[in-house]
Amino acid sequence: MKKAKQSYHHGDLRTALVAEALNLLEKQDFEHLSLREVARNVGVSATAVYRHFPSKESLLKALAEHGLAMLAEQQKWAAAKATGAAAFAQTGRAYVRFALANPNLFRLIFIHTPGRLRPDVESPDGSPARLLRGYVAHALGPRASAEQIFVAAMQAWSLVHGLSMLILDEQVEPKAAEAMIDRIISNEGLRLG
Amino acid sequence: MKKAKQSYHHGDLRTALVAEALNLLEKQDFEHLSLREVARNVGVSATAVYRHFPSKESLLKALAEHGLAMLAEQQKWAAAKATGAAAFAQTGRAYVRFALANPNLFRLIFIHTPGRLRPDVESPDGSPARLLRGYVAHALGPRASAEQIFVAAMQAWSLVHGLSMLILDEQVEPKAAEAMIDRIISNEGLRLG
DNA sequence: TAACATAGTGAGCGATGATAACAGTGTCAA
DNA sequence: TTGACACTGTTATCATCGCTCACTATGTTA
Repeated sequence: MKKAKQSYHHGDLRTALVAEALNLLEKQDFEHLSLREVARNVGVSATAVYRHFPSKESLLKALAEHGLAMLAEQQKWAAAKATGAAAFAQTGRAYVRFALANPNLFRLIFIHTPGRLRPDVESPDGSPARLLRGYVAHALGPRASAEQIFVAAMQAWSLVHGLSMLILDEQVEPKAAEAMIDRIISNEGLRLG
Repeated sequence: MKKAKQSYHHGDLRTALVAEALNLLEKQDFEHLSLREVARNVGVSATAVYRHFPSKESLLKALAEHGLAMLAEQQKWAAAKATGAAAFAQTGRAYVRFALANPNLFRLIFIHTPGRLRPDVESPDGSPARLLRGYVAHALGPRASAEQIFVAAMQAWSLVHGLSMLILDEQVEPKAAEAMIDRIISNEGLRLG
């Protein structure tokens, strides 16, 4: 890492801006994240940001990318703690826990990265979408059609995503949330008609 | 409805502001909804809004309340088209369809009405939360514990909420969404471990 | 060392949410 | 009838925001 010194040129402003924005996201809603505040905290003029990001939107997009990578990494760690179906369930738990640990970043990801996780299209290796399809395909066995895999993947994803969102939106008591995760994911509930 | 005339006093400004805001929400993201634009469209000064709402936040909260009532109403209509478990499934479909038909309002509801739908607390009669608990309790039968009902309700809710959100966030192809609703809700997928 | 691309700066524009001071309007008691 | 007063609106103003413009400082390379 280059030393910033007290020079005119920052050295690695883009990285610093992303880092500071992520830092601010731990304390405040992404709707209240301002370019000027990020720049101020990094010690640079507000307009310097525009050398690295054409708009605020593009900064947010970069943050979402970063968050997505974090999520994928944590899911991989979680999966490594078990095998087979249990490993799959672990990725689900990791998903919800990531949302709870990084609420603002989690929301940001889904508002600013359209279509990146969809299980019906090609996704980069190691992405959450790729992991999801892999696990579902494995769980359903080799005779499952692509259609079946897609539906099952969407269902599993909907479940953990919905649970995450409802907890974040305080529709579930936070202290009841952790216990809820296991119950919901282990599918104790009823079948809908 | 009182006639507005060209008088100094509007007559029913609060209602007019809510109506115009809902109207704007059909075209634009709620993050980009501005008090000034609402006031402008209603033909009143920007600060007049503050006679009826202490802050922008409180206007948004009023919109969320309104949206929640709309959702409950549509779920009741949908439920009336069937009986038993089929009726329950209809409320799920109505939920997702409401989200798709009113994306901005739907998002607003969950960001600005913390805790209003939770199935673990008392909720007003006719509210979505009340409906949900009733249906789940009925589906599980009289021997189900409150705990079981709560978990099952959260699971069903997570599923439709997650599906709604993922479709809104364009993680599912919009034209594939409608077909997906039935498959997901009828629980064709796999069970998680 | 001169030329040039890169990465910063400050001034300023239009818009926003919000506050303060003020003005028009309706009601109701004296 | 009138006049005090609460209610509901207005104008002026503030700090902040995203963004553009013209400009300056720095690093690179011919």
